[in-house]
Amino acid sequence: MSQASQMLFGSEEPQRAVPVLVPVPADRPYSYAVPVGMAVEPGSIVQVPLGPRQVAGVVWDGETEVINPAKLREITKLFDCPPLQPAMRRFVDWVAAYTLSPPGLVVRMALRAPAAFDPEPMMEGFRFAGVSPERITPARARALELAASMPHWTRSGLAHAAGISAAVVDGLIKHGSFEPVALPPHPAVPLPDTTYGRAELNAEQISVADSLRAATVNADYGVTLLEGVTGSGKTEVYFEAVAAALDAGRQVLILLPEIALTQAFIDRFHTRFGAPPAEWHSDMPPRMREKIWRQAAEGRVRVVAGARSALFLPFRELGLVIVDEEHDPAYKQEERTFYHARDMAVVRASLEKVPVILASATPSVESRVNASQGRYEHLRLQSRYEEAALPDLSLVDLRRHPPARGRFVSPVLLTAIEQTVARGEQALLFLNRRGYSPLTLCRACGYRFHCQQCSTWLVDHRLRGQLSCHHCGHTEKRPESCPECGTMDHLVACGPGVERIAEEMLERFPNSRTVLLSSDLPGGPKRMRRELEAIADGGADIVIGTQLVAKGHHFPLMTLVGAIDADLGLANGDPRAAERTFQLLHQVTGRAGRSGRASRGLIQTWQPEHPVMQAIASGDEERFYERELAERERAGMPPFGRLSAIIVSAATRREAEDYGRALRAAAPDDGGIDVLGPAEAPLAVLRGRHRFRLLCQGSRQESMQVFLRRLFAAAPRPRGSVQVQIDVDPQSFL
DNA sequence: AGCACGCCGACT
DNA sequence: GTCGGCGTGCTC
Repeated sequence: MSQASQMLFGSEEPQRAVPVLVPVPADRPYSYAVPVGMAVEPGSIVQVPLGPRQVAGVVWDGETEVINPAKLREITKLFDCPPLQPAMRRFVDWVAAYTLSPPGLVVRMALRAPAAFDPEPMMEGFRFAGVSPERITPARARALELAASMPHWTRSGLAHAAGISAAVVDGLIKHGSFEPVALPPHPAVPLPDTTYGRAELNAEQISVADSLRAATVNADYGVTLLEGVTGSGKTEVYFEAVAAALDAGRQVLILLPEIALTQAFIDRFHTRFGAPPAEWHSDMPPRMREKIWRQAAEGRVRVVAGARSALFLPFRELGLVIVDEEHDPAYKQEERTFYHARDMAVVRASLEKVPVILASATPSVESRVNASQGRYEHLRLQSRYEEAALPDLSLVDLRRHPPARGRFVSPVLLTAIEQTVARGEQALLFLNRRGYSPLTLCRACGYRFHCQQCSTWLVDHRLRGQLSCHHCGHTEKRPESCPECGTMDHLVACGPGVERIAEEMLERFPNSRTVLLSSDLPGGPKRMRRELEAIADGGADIVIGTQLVAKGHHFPLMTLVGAIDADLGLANGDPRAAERTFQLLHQVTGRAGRSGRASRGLIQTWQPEHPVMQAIASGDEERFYERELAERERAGMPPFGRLSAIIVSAATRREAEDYGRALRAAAPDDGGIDVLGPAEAPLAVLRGRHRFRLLCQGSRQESMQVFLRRLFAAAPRPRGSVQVQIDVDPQSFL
């Protein structure tokens, strides 16, 4: 309340003040005065003055202490918008506490649709007034006949439906045959119809679908791990749980890794439910974003399929959460607020008291452990859909069958490619390395091209004529001479990237159609989609791709998959390296054999005895998971929790160092914490340095969270932005 | 996170 | 003599 109005009312009573969470890194809500006559409640979305600007915030729970009444400012406006539900507010608090980030920054993720807080404007429509105009034309007759069949119309809607021009409708409005009405805004997507395209499921699928449906109808928190090999119909099966939630009048959230948000998924959903789901991801048009946010809050949107940020949508009556490809590393957000969307989805489901389904062909080790310990229900789909058979997998020992000098494809694989192409089928060569070559060196002086900022090797991108750093994005022109000794034409590429494999295929099979797929190819997603469609239609013989070919695309003619350097990624020091490699190889070999024809997978490796290679070749996944667990146990890394990194970065380097000293003083002397300046921290994560194990003392069950809490209580966070990455399983804290 | 205030290099 | 780089501090 302003000074003037206080004098006007002459009141001695202090105004009512409420806590408001504003989207800044404050670790508690600020206090704002409630203007007389404004009815706010916890969850209300309000506009408040903050410094020089107006921001949207959320009225939070609890009482507020007004620290300095002179500073108290008034709420500017209460938005006409559904309040944030209690479960959602608890979720924000939970995520903030868990990630040790200020709640204000977490609530910001839930408010990322600025224009959505005001209601969408009503649309201008009209209805038939029962009066016919004096002059009737065929067009008018058609319009009037149609108009009477429905309660209301929009101008363009009627014109389109009647096959007449909008001018005819205008004329009828003018003559009073139609009277205007305000219509609710268009729905973002049509309502899904759960009876629309029921899939025909086999006996195994029906039994799994029944379990999922039962869990959904039960409408209480519970996690189900749905494990099904590629092509086993996982999606169709969990769609039955989606249908059950919709029939029960609840909303559904389907999380997908960003890359899997493809037209293919949308199409499958459309086929089952007669309408597409609402999409939610980072590069959506702002208008659509706002519409979906608003309609999710109002309950008008029933299903959202989205990337990890969809987790923060304000659903009104959430009934089911699905995390597809739950093992996918894209669920980890590693900037600003660090969180793992799969884990936070479990948390949200728990707070909303709804079931959650984690689906994958290759579950993460931690989910498998949760399942085996009985915290998750474990459902499996063992058989592949219809005639689709699993490919026949074998290892190619590169020591026994080495490629020719300066080449990277083994004679064994070359022969297989030749035979495949001769049969009119397709071969897929997978190599998870973009560019032409990961290292360029000078044969004259031994100089290695490296990034000035990161000291990592520069990757040769020959198609673009550039050397580029995959860590910081730095690029430079590919030089002719050595920058160290100046010698011309003595630069040599070491090791393969996909471009180099493509070159090798063009040389070896000049009459075959070779296609290169890589995320950095010119033309963007549109061109990529065209290429994928062309391949599916048989427009290529040999396809060479990075890990993007492992995800979700259906290539019916693909009967051979070759992994060029399957060991790549096993030796990079990542504690999850084996797991990641296993998942990637499993997925990419699953691309073959979906046509019912006999298919093969050949995996080139220098270490055929490695457990990952053995597991892939034998198909014995159980053994792999058991080994991986034992391995983590041996290394002192429990199956989940306490594994991984904590990266702390303060606003300035000096502050970071002061803070580091305080933290180390509070921590046991295992040196498990590293404190970095703001510029270094993200880079360090990327480079895979600074991965520390935090030794929690005591029992296995003692959580990292408890440890961190103690730590942070002992050394309060400095001002500025402190980022903490925690990579543990939140199950232990629910 | 924004945004303003404030103190040292290359320019109309 | 100024424009502007981003380091530092604040927002109820």
